[in-house]
Amino acid sequence: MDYKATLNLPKTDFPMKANLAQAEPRMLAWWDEIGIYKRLREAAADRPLWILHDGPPYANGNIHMGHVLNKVMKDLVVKSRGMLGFNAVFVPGWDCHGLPIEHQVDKELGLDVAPTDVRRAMDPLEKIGKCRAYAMRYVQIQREEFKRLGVFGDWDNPYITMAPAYQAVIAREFGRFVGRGLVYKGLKPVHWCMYDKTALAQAEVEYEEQRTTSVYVKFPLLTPLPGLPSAPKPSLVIWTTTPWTLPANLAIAVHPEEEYVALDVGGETLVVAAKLAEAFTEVARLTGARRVATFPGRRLEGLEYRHAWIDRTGKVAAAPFVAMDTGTGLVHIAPGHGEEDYELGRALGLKIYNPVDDDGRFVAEVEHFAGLTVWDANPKIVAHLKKVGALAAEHPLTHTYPHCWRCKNPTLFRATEQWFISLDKDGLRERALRAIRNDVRWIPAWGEERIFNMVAHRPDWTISRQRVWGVPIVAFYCEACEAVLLEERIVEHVARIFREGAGADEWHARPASALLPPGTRCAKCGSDRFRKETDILDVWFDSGCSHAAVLETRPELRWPAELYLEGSDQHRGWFHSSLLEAVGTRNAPPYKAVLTCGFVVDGEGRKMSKSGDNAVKPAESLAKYGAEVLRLWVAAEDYTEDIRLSTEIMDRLADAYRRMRNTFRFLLGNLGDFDPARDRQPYARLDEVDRWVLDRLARLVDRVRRAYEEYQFHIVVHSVHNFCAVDLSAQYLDVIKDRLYTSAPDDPRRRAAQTAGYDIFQALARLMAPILTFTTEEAWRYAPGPRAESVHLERFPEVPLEWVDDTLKRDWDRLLEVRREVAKALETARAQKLIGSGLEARVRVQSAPEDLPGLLGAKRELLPTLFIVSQVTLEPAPQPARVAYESQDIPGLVIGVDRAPGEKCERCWTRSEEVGRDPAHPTLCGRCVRVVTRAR
RNA sequence: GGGCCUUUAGCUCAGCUGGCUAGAGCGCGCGCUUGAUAAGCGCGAGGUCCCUGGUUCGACCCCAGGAAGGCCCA
Repeated sequence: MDYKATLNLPKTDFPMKANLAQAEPRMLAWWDEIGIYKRLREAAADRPLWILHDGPPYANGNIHMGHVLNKVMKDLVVKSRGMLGFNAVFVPGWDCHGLPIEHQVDKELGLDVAPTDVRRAMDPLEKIGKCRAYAMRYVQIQREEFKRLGVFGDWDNPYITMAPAYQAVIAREFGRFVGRGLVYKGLKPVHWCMYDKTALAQAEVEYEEQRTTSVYVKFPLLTPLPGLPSAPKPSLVIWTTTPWTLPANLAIAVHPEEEYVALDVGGETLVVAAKLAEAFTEVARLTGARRVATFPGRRLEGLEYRHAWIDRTGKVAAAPFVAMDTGTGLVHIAPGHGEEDYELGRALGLKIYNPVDDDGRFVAEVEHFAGLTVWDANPKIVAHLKKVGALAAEHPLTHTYPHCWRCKNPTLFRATEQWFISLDKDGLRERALRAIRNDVRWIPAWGEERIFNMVAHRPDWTISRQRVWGVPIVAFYCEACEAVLLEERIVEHVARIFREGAGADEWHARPASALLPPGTRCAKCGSDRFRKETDILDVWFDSGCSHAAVLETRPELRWPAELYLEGSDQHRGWFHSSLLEAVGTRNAPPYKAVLTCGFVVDGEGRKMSKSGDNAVKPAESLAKYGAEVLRLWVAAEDYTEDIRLSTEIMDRLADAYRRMRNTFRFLLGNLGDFDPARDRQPYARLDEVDRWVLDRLARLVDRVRRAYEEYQFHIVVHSVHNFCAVDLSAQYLDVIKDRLYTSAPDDPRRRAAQTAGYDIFQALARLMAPILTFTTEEAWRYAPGPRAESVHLERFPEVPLEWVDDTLKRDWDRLLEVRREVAKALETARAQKLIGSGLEARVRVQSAPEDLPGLLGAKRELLPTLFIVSQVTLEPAPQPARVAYESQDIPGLVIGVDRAPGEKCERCWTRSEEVGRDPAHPTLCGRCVRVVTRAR
């Protein structure tokens, strides 16, 4: 007869092959159908609120792997907090204003050609409309891409920074800074294109090779050198590659810690840095130069000099940024023409002097060169230096120099009027630093040091941009006397107009008079005619306001957020701007904790280039592996360092995925006839191996829950995968197959194994639900017993205390060590062709050290199933065996292997001497005979 | 050039406050099984713990210097 039909073999419709690329969209449609996000909110309505506030991605372009990492990590946090028992709300958002979008629109409109002034080229409202449409298109595109990853959130109601209400908050928040007296207008050097007549943002600058003449210039000292009162004609020698900045020289910087020398070059004394003196004398062909003195840079500080040809004096200042790699170690400082020059100039109280106009020409007050462009003036300045005897040397040089990305011409660094938020006027910097130290948890901890140093050393916040696509700086100018009108009350008034109307569009749609409160007059001259500011706010200010525009305004949210989570670049970006904004206006940080991750890099640890030669495209990975394996990738990697991505990594993860999926499948296959309400066995009635696996499961649940609490997702993946591969597949499940398959269906011992299997499935499905969002949901549908409609509506498992059994664990750790040794002994027998399957063997423990005789004796009944052999004997005195294996790892343990006596039972494949005894079932062992006859 | 960080088997990760013959899983090789089968089981081979010095009885771990890589500045 067909005994195979009397077995309980696994049976389930849960497919082995995932077919993720097809299955995932179906699952997404179902979640949409049941409104999973809404259902989750309802289910969690009375739990404690927990908010991860989404940092808005820029609404431009399709998503890349960085976005995948970002949103999936957030989803892991949100889903796991939900299953830990919180009401974890997630409102996604988008950053919509700013240069990249405006540029795209300019391109489409043909405005990106020099020399077009993009601010005046067309009606701002028309252009804004196009920018808005462009941003909206990408909000839609990215929204679908994010949803495809299985990220849950309020996708129907995201926040977007270009919404009128959001724009109104931006304006209002700006007003609060105004009210605290932190906003001021000043000069600051920016990249300037003299052909396009526009300021350039950092992103609009391209660095290209340029050939220039670098010059060594002497600036005569007016104060004698320290210790050298009679040195003849002392001069400081500076080096520059941009002679045109020399008319704006207001100081000379030295490094306070470096050594400087005075060189006697015959009738003249020149001061340069000691380290660079040799190189200098060579270039200047000063063969007879003699060192007459040495002094540290700080002794030069305060010395007075006269400009090389202009009737003006300056002083030597100490600055740590002075480098000793090129030049003379004395740096020419023009506060109107350089970033560091500007910072130093401000620190010294110097004028931010810029004698170059919008066209790149020197203004009238610059003698000899007025009216010339800086490029035309360059050689003339060199000639003039030569003429007045100030040129110590010149030599041609090729270096990288910033160029305009539109017209490809070299740019100037030139001081222009900008708006700032002061960091020190109201102690903003100090308060922010205190908040960083005291009020925020930084994960990993080094984030604190990083952002602290940034805030401690950053200059004032330049908040103005000379662009169109953004929220205006709400300031006015008196048409009669040019006085600035900037008051919180007025900004607040305008913000209200924004909120009640069409947002920031109102700024352009209305004349100044329709934006100002009625009766507004200039405080200086009494005029009632005003002009609007044309600058807009930095987009970092926009997103920095999200805590106010989103957390404070949406009823389902709360201020501050539990967590902000972004890449480590956001210490300079969103974490930073949000902190300054909130501390500046509310005196507290907008987040309780900040979690940062590294960047996606390739298999060699190198950055993913934008050009795409090593960049992996999400769409391609999705098609090949499915979102699920990408999610597994995000979870499995340790995000505190850079996150590698390569084909091998994805292939390995796909392997891990299959292993976990198959574990689910096997569990489900053996639960097909199990009804927990009817068949569940009490803990005390379980087999010892069942109790062992529940002990393992209990420890797993504990470790995984703690890992989720600490955002250690890679520990979750490793622990669960290891549990599936080792504890379950190689050990527990292999061992219980015999019991599951060969027992009578309702044998209590079979039900006991199913009870454990049921609990294991329940635990694993829930524990992995945040990561394997699709697969656990799919498997969930095949699970027996009562359950929520979606696995995501469940909580993480909590295990009974009785499952943890330290004594059992200790015994089994040891038993499993012996099991490994038995496997080696069997392998030896197999190599000698004595056996094939382990069930063909009889294992004889011929000698055992220490604790083993007692332990093995106590467990002798379960040893054959544990070792998956047909017979195990414990022998006080060694009997000869076909194979005798001496253990290396357990010294003194000797294991003999023989063919097991008797015949192979046709039904359970165990060899037994009982086979043949029952005439009705001559090919069955006694155990199977009993099962088969009772089944009749 | 500066700030912050990373570097342990082919891959992903463990290695607590210095005390192991440096571990796990996957992959790879070889076998077994054919009742988890485009599955399952076993065994095995893989490591100058980035490098160089130092501290120490003893360093993957502490200190100094360096290399490679990443983020942010300049």
